Amino acid sequence: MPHVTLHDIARRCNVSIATVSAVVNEAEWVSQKTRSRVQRAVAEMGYHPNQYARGLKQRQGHAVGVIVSDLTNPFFTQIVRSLSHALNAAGRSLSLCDSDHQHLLGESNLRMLVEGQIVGLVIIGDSVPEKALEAFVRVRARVPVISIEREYTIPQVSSLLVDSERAAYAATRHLHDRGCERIAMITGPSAGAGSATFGRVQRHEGYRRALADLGRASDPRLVVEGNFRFESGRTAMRRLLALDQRPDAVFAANDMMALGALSALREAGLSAPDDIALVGFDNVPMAGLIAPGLTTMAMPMAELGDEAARLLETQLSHKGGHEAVRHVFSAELVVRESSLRPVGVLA
Amino acid sequence: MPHVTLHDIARRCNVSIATVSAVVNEAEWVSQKTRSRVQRAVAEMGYHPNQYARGLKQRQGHAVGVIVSDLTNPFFTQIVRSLSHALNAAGRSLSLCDSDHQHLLGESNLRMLVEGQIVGLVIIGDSVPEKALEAFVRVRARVPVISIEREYTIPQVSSLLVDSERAAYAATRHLHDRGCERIAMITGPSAGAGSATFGRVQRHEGYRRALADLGRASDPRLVVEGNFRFESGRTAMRRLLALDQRPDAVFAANDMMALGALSALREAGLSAPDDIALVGFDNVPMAGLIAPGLTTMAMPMAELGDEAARLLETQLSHKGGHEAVRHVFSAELVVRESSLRPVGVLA
DNA sequence: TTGTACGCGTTATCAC
DNA sequence: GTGATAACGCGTACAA
Repeated sequence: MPHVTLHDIARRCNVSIATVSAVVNEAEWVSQKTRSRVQRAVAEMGYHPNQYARGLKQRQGHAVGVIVSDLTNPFFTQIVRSLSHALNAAGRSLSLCDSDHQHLLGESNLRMLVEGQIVGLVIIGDSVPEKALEAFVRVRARVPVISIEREYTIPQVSSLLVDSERAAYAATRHLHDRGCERIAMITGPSAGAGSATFGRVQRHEGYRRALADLGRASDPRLVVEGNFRFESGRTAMRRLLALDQRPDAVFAANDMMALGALSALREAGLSAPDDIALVGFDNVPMAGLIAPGLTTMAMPMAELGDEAARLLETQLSHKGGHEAVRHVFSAELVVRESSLRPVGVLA
Repeated sequence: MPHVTLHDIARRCNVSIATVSAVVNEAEWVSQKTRSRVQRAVAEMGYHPNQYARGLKQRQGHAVGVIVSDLTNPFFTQIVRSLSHALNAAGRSLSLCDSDHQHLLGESNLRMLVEGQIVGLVIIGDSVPEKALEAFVRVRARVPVISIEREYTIPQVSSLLVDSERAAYAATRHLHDRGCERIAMITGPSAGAGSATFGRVQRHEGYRRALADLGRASDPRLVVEGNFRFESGRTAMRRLLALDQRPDAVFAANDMMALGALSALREAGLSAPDDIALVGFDNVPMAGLIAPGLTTMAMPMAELGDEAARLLETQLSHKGGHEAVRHVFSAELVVRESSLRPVGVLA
């Protein structure tokens, strides 16, 4: 029995569709008797409201669009996961797009979501270029947009950020406290996908400020650019190892690059922390599973997802409201083996 | 200018909505002149067809539901990712649900997707109980359902599987060829979430058949049950290490458990492959990044996702067709360090 | 407390 | 080639 509609069950119960609709939407005014009669019919005939008709009528959808720049990066995965749970619990569905590090793809994702009549949009990482998002908020002014780990200059867009500057400062200090003298950094990309990420600049800044506070000139040769992916961390570390005076510590702007660096280290017959101390950023699950355990700055991933969902509902309930929010979380240092330098061994 | 509709641009161009609709849907019969005029207006006013109205009219949605049992498991993530790309390329959106290893949640996900009027359903892993899915296909008989790595007895449901029996056989043989005498196995769960997974039984079977072919009695104490998650692999390995006669090789039914086992190994001051050779299953990206690299059976994750998308379109195009498909892929042995036993050292 | 009738934005079927 | 117009299934004034 395909396509059971309001009419079908109205006829079955000898009531009007208005009554049925009221029962389904839990309106107060239906008598207890008719209510239960209708409810039984609904269950028996397997009726489900047609979301398309509903969405058409209410000029509002039920799906939240989520664009993520790389789903295989565990950092993003964790966020998507907590988003999925929170959203589903709120009765919404999650329209997922993986932009695969490509702005072009992110743009087309956005176009698709526009047509899909999403009720809210969450952008994770550097997936959508500023211009494209600007066009979106022009067309869909009422749709709340929340950006995680990237900040837009568009006033309607809320952002959920992490204070990476302070965290990077802490990471660098930690390496110094462990007795490291030549602390290198593998940064995020200065151009292309990922470059607009909030943490990218911030992490570099925190590193610089820490070195400055410690009275160290920051040696430009010790700063190598990566692109947040494993392979680039490996390449960067190879370059650092080729220096005539190689570093005794490396701070990578994210865990994936730190893991790449670790692999280059092993490839060269060296090890962390004995030869080079290593600190990452994100605290992806893998960081605690490898040997040596990766010291890293723990990003509050679940919180980011939960807060995004919460914020969405808030903005959705304030019918008229465009009050964009800027919320800054903080990251905590998690010390594992990769930075546990035997103290007193150094020059 | 919110909510640009067919009417708006029809009025602007002094044509009827029918004409505009025809242009948008690339019908043949519109004159070149009006066509371009309309197209320009569409672009200028930023018109997008309302998918809800479209869905209502055509009695068909644009979203494909995807239920995955654990998005943080990289094996599943990879599949979702390739699905996302394929689906988006086909102009469809992906409604994601993470069932978090809980059938109950999977069921409610399913209910939500039913109401969301999805046009197809992909189930990855052991997320949805048989009964719930049966109810689904009854209500939504025209919706193609594709199950990955789990088989249902429901005739309308297609399945994409991997021949884990053969793969497990190969893995076990590999360990034997490397000179291992006491080959233990960490299996998937015999009850609860994950137990209905296709590979769960198969992998155990392959292991048993290999031992039998080698003329070994399979020692029941060497078979420990896990639940496919990291922690259970760790626990299982601890139990194996506590045996009076401990194994010299362990075959884990998936990589996450193998990694857990590895961690227990280290915890005990032992190492792979020197003390115990280790083989996993899946070939998650992490397997190649850790030290020692994890020998494992490589699952064709991208192929699974792509094939699911392709199959979906096929089934969708055959308007009347319920021809469920059963497609079996194969997994390939990837040898890394964790099983590279120094030959000739053994009893 | 319940029923009637209209409109949401599209597509599809006809007349013109 | 083009334009009216009727559905699609639902929510909701408003009437009863």
